[in-house]
Amino acid sequence: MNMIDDTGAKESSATRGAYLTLRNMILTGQLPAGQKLKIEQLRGILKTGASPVREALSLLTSDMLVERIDQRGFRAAPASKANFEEILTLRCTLEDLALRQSIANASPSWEERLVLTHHHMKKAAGLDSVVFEEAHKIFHMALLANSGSPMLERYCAQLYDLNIRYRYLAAASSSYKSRDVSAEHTEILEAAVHHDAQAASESLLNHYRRTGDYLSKSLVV
Amino acid sequence: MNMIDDTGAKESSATRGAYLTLRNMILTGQLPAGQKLKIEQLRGILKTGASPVREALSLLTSDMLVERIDQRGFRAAPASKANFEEILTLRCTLEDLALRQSIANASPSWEERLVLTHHHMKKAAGLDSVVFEEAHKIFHMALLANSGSPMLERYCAQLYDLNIRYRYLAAASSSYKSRDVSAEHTEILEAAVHHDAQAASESLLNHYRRTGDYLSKSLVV
DNA sequence: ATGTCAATAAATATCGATATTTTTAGGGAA
DNA sequence: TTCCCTAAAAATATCGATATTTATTGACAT
Repeated sequence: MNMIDDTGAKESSATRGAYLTLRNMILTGQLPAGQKLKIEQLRGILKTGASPVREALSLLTSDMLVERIDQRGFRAAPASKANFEEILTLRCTLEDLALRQSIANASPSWEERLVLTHHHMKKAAGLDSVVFEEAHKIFHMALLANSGSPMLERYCAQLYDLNIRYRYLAAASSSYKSRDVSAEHTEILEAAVHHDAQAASESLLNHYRRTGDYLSKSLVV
Repeated sequence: MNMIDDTGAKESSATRGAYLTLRNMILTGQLPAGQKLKIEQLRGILKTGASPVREALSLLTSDMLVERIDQRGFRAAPASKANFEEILTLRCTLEDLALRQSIANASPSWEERLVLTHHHMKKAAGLDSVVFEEAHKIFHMALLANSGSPMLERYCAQLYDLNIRYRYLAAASSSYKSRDVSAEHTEILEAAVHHDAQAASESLLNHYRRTGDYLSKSLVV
């Protein structure tokens, strides 16, 4: 009744909490690729029972972040250079498709959202890198959000996250912001708003491939 | 020690059993699209505890066959004509890609496997339709299995299954075997074995689109 | 009739304990 | 040593009971 909630948030469920925490820990490399994920150990970290932990891990399977081996538990999805390159290639193909479809279906409200999310991203550029990453993803997903194909968008989002994970794995982490990423973003935005599918796609793919090459070199995997 | 196993199978885990059964029930429409999936009810059907049931449902999320709504349970993924068409379109794009890559990487062992799975499928044509369906999927997946991109293949397999589901939903179910599907399969096989990517892709996409059109008409959703 | 609210019923989510399975370690035999 | 086999330890998987949350019902006021 008089349950005072320190966090201010409404807590949702233990499973959801565990899911989000674990997801983040895997994406950022706090739980290293390939590592065995023991229930008891995670119970300690997440401070919850075995059921929510197992359920969260099962859910993470969807995101290809966790593998489940029947009767012998879970482990963080392994990483490899081959896997990284596969992700990059697939991502370019699928995002190219989604972006072109989005432009083909262009509508004012979509364009407005593009401008808006781009603005937010720029404003977040100086701030905490976590905040920027969030805004960066939102902008990129907004580019694809008009494709008319929710499943395609889901695949793209998934690949986006998997790619992020490799950014964290690339040890040195001499932030990719050193490059003039900002100009690249503006270029994509402009092309999209002008319905120039060809230019938009080229800018987007270059944007990814440059980061990809860079990462590929610094990958110690 | 003297544990006599009636089924002959090794039982694996309760979760896995529940997963396979539920998956099959959803694919075949025994659990209708959109239906709420109550734990107690499924416990009765599957004869197992709540934990394996919940875990199986969480796992089915990966296959886009089950939706999870935090704090209010699970339901079978809804179906719609739009969703069906989205699946068909995406499938054509992704399989086209995977097939072309497979052909580009063609190797003798891949070709042998194609011929073999095609043979099995033909032999199963007269038999039980469940057996044929199984062989049909194996042949189609074999076509894509040389793409060098496991994730792409996973997406294709997923879309394949989602498509199958709509075949069951198409009520009348006046088997699509009435068409000369067999000739279409041979055509794809021949083109693939001769490394003719263009022809193989065209045959494959026609194969899908014909079935798709047919289904689309008979869909009552 | 209609909308609101509290009490009840139903269902989900979670816990703690236990059964089962896999992994590890150690003690001989070849 | 190297290999096998067995006992102990560790971890997974599962159950049954309970706490929490959501959905339903019906009385009462509008």
